[in-house]
Amino acid sequence: MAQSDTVVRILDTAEALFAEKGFAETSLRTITGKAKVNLAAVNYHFGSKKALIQAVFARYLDPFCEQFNRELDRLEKQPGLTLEELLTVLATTTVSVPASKGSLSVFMRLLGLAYTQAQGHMRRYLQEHYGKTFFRFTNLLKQCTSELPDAERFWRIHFMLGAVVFTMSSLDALRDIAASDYDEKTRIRDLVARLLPVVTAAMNAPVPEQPPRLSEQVA
Amino acid sequence: MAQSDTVVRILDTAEALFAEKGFAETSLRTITGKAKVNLAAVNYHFGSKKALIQAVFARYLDPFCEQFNRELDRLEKQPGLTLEELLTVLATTTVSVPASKGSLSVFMRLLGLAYTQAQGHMRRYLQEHYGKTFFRFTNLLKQCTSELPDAERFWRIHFMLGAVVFTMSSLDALRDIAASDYDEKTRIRDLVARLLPVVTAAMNAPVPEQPPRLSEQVA
DNA sequence: TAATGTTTGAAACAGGCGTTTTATATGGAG
DNA sequence: CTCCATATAAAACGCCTGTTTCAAACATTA
Repeated sequence: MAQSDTVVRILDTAEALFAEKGFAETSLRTITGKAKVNLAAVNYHFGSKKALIQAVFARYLDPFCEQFNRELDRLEKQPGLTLEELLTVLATTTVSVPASKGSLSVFMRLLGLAYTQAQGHMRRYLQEHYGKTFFRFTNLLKQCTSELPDAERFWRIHFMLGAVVFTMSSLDALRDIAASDYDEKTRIRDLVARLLPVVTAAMNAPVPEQPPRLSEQVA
Repeated sequence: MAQSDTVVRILDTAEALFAEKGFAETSLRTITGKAKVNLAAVNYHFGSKKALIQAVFARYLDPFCEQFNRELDRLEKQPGLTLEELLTVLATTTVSVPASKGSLSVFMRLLGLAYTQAQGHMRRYLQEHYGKTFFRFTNLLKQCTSELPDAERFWRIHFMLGAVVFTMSSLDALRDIAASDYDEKTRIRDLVARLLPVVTAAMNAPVPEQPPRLSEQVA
């Protein structure tokens, strides 16, 4: 067998370690040690550590975008698309696609890391490779929330993106607290279901009359 | 003058660099070089890099918590406290307190970093030092949203925490986009004002009848 | 002024990092 | 079988990291 399972073993191990400790905090020696492959294998198969990080993301995002683009094809033809429908499609696609590979929570954590840390190459990579799909989505979202001023919608999208990524990315820690306090075994699907009404309500929140200024509200 | 401005110079520089590049990505040599102090000064004055990171946070959080605890004293005596009032107090305290020091956006970015990366010592530190204040706040929040099941409120708190921290922490990048697309010069105060109705609506979103499960919603 | 405790400065330390190199296997094609 | 491209292995490279050391400078108190 040419191209043995070395590549897959590296990807699996790197993915887990990145999610657990972050990118900079995870060394190639730790990865290759745990994956039981030679240290040089990463540079041989991927070229560099940066490229390995991108490969870890691509393994998740490529199948997701493929599927999500198909859904978008359908939705773009649908005339009376509602916000709930659009968000539900996004949620179900997110939940259903990566079931074959590792867990969704791992990927969400990676996404959160990519957003906050390593703002350089990773953000550029995500923008270049998946920006078009994101643009199609926001276009539909605009259609569903036509009463919203563009700037307001822009910020709300990022509020909700934050809610999702942030919660998911610290899911493990939060799940422990929730389990001990409310003896609830929250699976990621349950969390997505909890998010849906919240995000919908947030997007539909009343818009302040004029460019808001906090000091005026208190006076 | 004993205890010259070396400590302050280190804190200022470290704060800015941490916010810009992250904790692991910022070396003591970069900090001390830019601050024009000796390399050994960090270990002399703070003990270690970890302690320096915590000191950067403490400089923001200690005054904030002091002020916020005073507000909580007042609110806990107030009988008919509403969600809007509670959130407004939180928002105004957040905005008003750190005005003397560096900018609020820097601190928000630090908070986002602390939450996602360096999950070990930093999370423990924040919990130990500021957990009590956070607990007082959540207690009032429970009082304001009494119709919400505990578990639901728990998750919604973290959704909203995510929305705030996440947006603030990537504010610089987002502000550039917003400025070019909607020629809007968003200050952090405006953003907080935008957040208020969104967070309120999100907390008040309808609660699914039973422990939600996404698959059932689609079927 | 002399002595003392505190702060700086310059250099070195030990160790980890990503990456490269060189050599050795491995496995299928001519 | 021989050849050749591909893959693994072990070692070394140069660099950068946080931390420590020790002497010099400083400010403070007696």
